[in-house]
Amino acid sequence: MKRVLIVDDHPLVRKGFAQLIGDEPDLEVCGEAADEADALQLVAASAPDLVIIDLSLAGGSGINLIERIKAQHSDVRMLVASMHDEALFAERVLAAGALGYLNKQEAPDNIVRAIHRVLDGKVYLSGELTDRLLDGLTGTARVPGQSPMQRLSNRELEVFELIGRGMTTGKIADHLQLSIKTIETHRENIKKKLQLASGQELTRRAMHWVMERD
Amino acid sequence: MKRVLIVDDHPLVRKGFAQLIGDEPDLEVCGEAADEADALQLVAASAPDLVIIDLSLAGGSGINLIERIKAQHSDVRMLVASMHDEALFAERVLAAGALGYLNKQEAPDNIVRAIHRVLDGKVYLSGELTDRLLDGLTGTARVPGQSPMQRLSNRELEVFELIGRGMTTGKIADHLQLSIKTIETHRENIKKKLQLASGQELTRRAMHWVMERD
DNA sequence: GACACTATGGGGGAATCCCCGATAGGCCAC
DNA sequence: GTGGCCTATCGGGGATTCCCCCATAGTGTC
Repeated sequence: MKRVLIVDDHPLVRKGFAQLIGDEPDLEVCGEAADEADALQLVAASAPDLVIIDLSLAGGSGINLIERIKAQHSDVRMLVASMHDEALFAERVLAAGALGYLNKQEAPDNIVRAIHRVLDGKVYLSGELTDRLLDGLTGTARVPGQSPMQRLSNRELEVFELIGRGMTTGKIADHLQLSIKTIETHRENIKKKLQLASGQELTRRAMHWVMERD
Repeated sequence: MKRVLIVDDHPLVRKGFAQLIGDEPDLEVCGEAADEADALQLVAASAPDLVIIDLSLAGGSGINLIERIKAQHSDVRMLVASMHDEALFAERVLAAGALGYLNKQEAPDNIVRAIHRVLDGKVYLSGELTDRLLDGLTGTARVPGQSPMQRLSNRELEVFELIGRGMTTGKIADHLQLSIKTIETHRENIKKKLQLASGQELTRRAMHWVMERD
């Protein structure tokens, strides 16, 4: 009988998880938490096998919680449930110590499968995200241990930051005294390295990155 | 025995609602829908007393669904459940024909109370929101003192959110079954109302809003 | 009825995105 | 020391989007 702790600030979602888990013969809910403080306390108190963590917790990013649980209880498996854009968070979540990234929109069957996979110590990622991350891993295989961001050259990082600050291609070209075409090429190369599908995604990622490092 | 239809694109949330309703002696779930089309069909087929509607439905703004149900089945009560900013949506939701606005973060007790109130034909609004709306009605109200975001029309708000989720103009047009030109016009009007200088800024603002509001 | 707002679109030129290149320098390996 | 590989810099060209005009129809409001 595996014990599961649910961390989510929506009572309804907790109820949903609880019922889903209760229906499984080999799983049981050992606790529920609505915020980071309660979660840490319950992890220590109830010694769960698995913690399901919502990313958008009020007061604490969720990722923070993952890191703290990982630091204090390295044997506890963690599965992240989110309704956010996967491409934006999945990597950070895995880097922080979680074993799975699950979208709440997914079917209950997939959720149960994700829980079992993570309990077995395996990684779970939903859908096409798997392919993208795997592609990224094979690409970086030559320089293992590096995050995709670290693969950016200095120039690319410079352009990336300016994108994140809201500059258009033309403005960046002007600012760096370069041809627009050069900036376009840098954009393309950044997109390749970060596994981004469109310019919109590049803008999103860049803005998000800039917001975090301020 | 009152019959309740649940419309939400998150299976987990539907499960949570279903259990909550199942625990009440005078309520029963008569159906679940994940999108607008299914919802309309089930309203016609199962003749529920109450429909619980999630605002952030994929494919349709939720407000649209409210209006269509109101037009076709004016006797059906509707309660909106959302995790969005209340101040921004509550008025729109009530104007569209729903009787209640409920935040998903609320305690299960409040959710049950809201369901019963709306079934009785009374208005339910969560917490301090009530006071604010009442102030608005009685007081000077009218239009001044509104935030720029509140000046957006329903359609514009819908487009704004899709921009924030990373959709391109073409994707949005396809998603809403509209011409690209229409989306472009909406973008321009949103920019005017929010006093944004460029499309980049619009993307930036929309993305920021989408991430900050839940 | 005059006026404002909303939703839906079109025209057209500028800017951009996105895929194809090219050139030149640096670095590293065999 | 030549043949890759990466980096940085540009170009062509078509597709797409941006950004300014505009029009129509419906819905309110005074």
